[in-house]
Amino acid sequence: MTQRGRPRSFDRQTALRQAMQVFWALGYEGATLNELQEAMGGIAPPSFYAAFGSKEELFREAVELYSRTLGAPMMKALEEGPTARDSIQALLVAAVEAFCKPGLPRGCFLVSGAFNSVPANKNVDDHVRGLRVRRQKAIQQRLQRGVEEGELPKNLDPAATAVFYTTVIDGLAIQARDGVSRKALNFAVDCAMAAWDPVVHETDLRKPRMLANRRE
Amino acid sequence: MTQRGRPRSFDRQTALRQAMQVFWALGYEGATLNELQEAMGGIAPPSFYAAFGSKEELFREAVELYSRTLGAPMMKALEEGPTARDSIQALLVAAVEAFCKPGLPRGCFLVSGAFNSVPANKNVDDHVRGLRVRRQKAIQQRLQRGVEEGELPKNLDPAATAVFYTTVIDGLAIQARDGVSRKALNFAVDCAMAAWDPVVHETDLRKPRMLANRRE
DNA sequence: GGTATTATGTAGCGAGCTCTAAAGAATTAA
DNA sequence: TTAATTCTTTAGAGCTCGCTACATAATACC
Repeated sequence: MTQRGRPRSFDRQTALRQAMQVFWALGYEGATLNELQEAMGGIAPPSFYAAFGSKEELFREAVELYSRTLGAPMMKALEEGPTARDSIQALLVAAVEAFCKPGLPRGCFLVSGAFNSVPANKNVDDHVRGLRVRRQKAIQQRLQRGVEEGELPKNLDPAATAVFYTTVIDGLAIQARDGVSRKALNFAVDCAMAAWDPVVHETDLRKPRMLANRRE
Repeated sequence: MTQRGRPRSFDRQTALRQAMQVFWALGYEGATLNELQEAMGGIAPPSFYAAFGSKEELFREAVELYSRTLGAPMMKALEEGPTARDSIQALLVAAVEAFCKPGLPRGCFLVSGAFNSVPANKNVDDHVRGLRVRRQKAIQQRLQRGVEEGELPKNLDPAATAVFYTTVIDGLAIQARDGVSRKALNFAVDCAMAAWDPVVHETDLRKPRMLANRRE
């Protein structure tokens, strides 16, 4: 059973990739349908809506595409490192890599794409915030694994430590967006990793036990 | 010569404070004139424009108010610390303080207020970006002073090191916005300061010399 | 009181936004 | 060839946005 009806005049995947870059560069609200349609090959509104449903659905697809492509190396680095330290370091290096890729917008889609949107777009905001939180939880779990495998001290607080490295990642996203050079960002990664030994082993950093609870 | 004409029915300073909080919480674009006027005591558009000129002018006044009040302790801490280390630490602590103040929006005005706005509001975006950069330059100058006073090694790179601590501040702003507890943020500050000694004294972190140049 | 001055209240303009209705064009199935 | 299906083109509806025109109300100066 082949495709019936008039064939589409543009490639859906290509159009989605273009849309992702527009969302990434301009944010959900900054990316108007005009600009999106322009970047997607000059398609007209009905074609757009027939193919993607709505601006919000397109954005969610773009987020997923970002995670599958640009975001994947970060998670891969985090999970496949031989030690917790290697994993975190590789994660940060991969983050700088993703945030500074030539030919793509600077910064992190999960920050630039939607942060502090208008109340009408709270759905979109919460969606990417959820993914930022998931990234933090992944770091936390990697640290937890390090504790369970005996690599890290039992009294290390994986949640609080994950907050620190998430802070660095989010900060790198903004710095990259603000135009800081890749070299300077990699130096910042080195700085963050220089904290590893004190953070992991110095006891006075871990007492009292700091839970990464929210809202006090 | 006293005030002629019909007197204003609202207090300008109070209205500005309210507006600052709306901008802080919702961002420049998220804060519609409706919401601003509502928060400013239910004033009508002509009163609004007579008093503040335009939405953008009001925003700039709000930014200045933020810097004068919430932002001042950060710069004060940075400049008045007896050592560079004390200054940076106090800056980070003051940042967490400002980003988590009860009764005020969470996060940093200079990040939440305008980041990745629509192209039409690029002016506003650039304005707060400029202030973020200025904050980074202030850190850089404090480190430079530490070098000149002999507290820090001569081969320390103030620009690159300032990028690291700016990264932490920007990251804290996002984390605070995402609801992370003040305790967890303070722990992240401890982590960042745990990197101080290695960053300042370990030579392999400083070779090759990393300039905080922009765009590669 | 009369007048100039300044603020307020009501109403609405023009622009831009997301999204849709209706008719025509290109393809497959019968 | 005809019908069914699917996309494209053109036009614009409905909404919200920042902002303003105009008449009215409240104050200070003379």
